[in-house]
Amino acid sequence: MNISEVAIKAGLSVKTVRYYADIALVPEAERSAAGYRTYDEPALKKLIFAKRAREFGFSISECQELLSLYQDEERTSANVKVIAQRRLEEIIQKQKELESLKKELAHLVNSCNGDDRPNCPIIDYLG
Amino acid sequence: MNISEVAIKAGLSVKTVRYYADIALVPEAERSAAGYRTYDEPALKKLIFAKRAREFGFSISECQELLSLYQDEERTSANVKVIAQRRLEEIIQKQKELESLKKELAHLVNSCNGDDRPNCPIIDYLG
DNA sequence: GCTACAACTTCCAGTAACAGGAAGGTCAAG
DNA sequence: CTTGACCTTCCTGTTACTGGAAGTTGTAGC
Repeated sequence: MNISEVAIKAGLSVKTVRYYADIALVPEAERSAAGYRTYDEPALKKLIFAKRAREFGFSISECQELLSLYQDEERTSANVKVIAQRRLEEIIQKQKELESLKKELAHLVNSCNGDDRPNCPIIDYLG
Repeated sequence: MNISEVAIKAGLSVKTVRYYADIALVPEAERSAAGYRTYDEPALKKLIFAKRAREFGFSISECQELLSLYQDEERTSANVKVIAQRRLEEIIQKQKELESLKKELAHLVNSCNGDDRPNCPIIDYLG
């Protein structure tokens, strides 16, 4: 597979596939005689793994940890769980922040007339 | 006021105060004979406004719009409301994404034994 | 007056995770 | 043999700052 094919199959952009090798998230691809990157199934699988992990919001370095656990036959599920749980906590924390922001902002938006007069509780609140 | 005083009062870092002037979010501060930035109450108020708006998650350019509405006696609350509502929608959208992520991840975490064996539904799911 | 030392200045680099684009080489079809 | 799609590397830009170097100024104490 050339890079564009593997990118499509992994659901990533060509740029991102190159980037992931640049930062060593995945190993550098093999090259054809002309210097084109070529990919096999295991390489594709790693890209798919990275893609999914990123979708969960894991940082690149967390993806690195997860990928190495993925490839480690001797891994312990405890190690994996710790990383995932940490991410889960982050998500929950973020949800709390957003919920409180939403309440405050919704309140302001609701109390704003939204007409052609300058008086505005949103501006008042911020100022 | 010198920069560190205004920064403390606005709840920003000195770096951030300088940055906001660099990018023209707020006007450049007056200078003392020696070149030190000096701030008066109106300058402080703009910084506080910017701080609060940023806390709501408005982007710098949105803060710029809001700040100019803040200073515009002829503003209409409709214009303000549009910006705030847009941000509110973003927050709600983000909440939906996080909620679905959380459910999925929580499910995986719960079904992972977290012991010393390699078998792991989290890894299975990602791979 | 001198010496610390804190606070100020500008400028440059780095962060996260890519995306965009230029300049140039390669491959397959017609 | 040309065209156009695809590939390469390299450099810049994005967002909203933060860190740090190198040099200047203000102030307190002796």
